Amino acid sequence: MPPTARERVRAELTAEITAAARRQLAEVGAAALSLRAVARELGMASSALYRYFPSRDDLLTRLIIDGYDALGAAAEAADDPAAPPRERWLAVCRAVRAWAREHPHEYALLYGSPVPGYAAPRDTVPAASRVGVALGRVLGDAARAGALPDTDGERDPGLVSEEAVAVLGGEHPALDEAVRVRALLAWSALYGTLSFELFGHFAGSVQDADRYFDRAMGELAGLIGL
Amino acid sequence: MPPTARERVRAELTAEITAAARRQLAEVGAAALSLRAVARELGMASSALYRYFPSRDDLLTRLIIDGYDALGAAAEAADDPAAPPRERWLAVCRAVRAWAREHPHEYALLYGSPVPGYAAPRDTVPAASRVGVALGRVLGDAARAGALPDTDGERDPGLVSEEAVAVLGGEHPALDEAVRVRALLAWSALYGTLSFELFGHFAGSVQDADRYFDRAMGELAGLIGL
DNA sequence: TCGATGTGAGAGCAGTGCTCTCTGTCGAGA
DNA sequence: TCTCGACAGAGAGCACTGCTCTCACATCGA
Repeated sequence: MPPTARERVRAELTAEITAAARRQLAEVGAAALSLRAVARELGMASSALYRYFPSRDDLLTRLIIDGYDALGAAAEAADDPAAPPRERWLAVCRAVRAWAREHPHEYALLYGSPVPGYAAPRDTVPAASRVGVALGRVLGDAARAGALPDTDGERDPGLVSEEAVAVLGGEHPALDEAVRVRALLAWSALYGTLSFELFGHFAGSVQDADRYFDRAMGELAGLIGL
Repeated sequence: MPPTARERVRAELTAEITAAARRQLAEVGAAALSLRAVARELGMASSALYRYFPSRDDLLTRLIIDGYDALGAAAEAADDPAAPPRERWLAVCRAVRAWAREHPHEYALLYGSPVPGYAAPRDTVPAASRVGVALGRVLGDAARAGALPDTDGERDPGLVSEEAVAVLGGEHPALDEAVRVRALLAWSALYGTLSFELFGHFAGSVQDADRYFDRAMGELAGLIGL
């Protein structure tokens, strides 16, 4: 059956709340996100918000999932399956960086310190893995196309879990443990680089952030074998 | 002249405050660190704390500097100048990880999302660079000992700043732009790996965190040429 | 000894997340 | 068509936060 009028207006208001919260998030950051301020912006009593989100943490969860989804969508959109693997890897990395620079507070919410007393619920996992899946697709396609150089078949099983294997390109002879570990390392290095840039840890070390990022991601591509 | 009795008791109480704050930090995290709770623990009025720290942010700054110093000291203590470069690199990385795992909240305070509305003052910079300096010493010693393989002398000046060059081993023919960029990348990759581990982003991907970390840091050492 | 300085306490302000109660409205079933 | 129950919003209130101000007291140097 179609949604009733009440359900429609409820969905609308829910969307308005998350939109206002996202706006506030971009302005003051997650830690300073205030339910009352959101209510003020919408011209309603703070207590009324609790009809839509049982707690501030639930509102944060909504924002986290939305953030992961937006970031994942940006990464997927930047991936051109027809391009050479190395270019695909660089394109996805650049897209992640572009999104992070456009939404620094959301990035911090996703990849910065966890909010104390708040544990991300299971619902966030699928959205959170989208970027990893996108990178894994590049890896898997490269392996299937024979674009990954043969390794010495190094074996060190038990380092990377089954789930990660599935994400990181699936089973393929060219994707041995060594390649997967490097891919995982490159993945976290991407976020290490971004965090350092956005959180100001490069301080004066890096002159031209754009060029440094491209060089760094190129090094990582080389490390994986792309 | 010797410190007066007043100065002595003042210094003592200041130390007690930071100790209580650090204890609270370890329990509830930076975002939930409450001045009033610290005061309660010390059995004094919250307003009295403001005689010692003009604001909560100043107390946080103190904790941040102390944290950087403790982390830096751990890194320096783990470095044995007589060991081979690769072992030195791994030892420092392991020490950083060990400290981070023992003080996750402090690590999050140092390398997680910046506290909104709070800009780290200049005073934190020297303490913050200690780990970088320790890693840079390993790199410089390796270069001077001829332990770094010759690169193709790739030149891409302007990527890494003068200050970073000074930290990353100083001037040496074996330390060209390529090596420095890789060192910087490895440095941020170390923190990317730690953040992923501590903030739970590896989720189910990594089975044995200890072994994975060693492998990953080994890959980074190889990337630099150690 | 006296005045300047440092110190702590208490009250109070504006803000927070959250709960509870009360009122009004809307819509589906009798 | 009427009624009753589910739902939505408002307001007051609780316990908490960082921070400021004033007031009383202790200490210490001239």
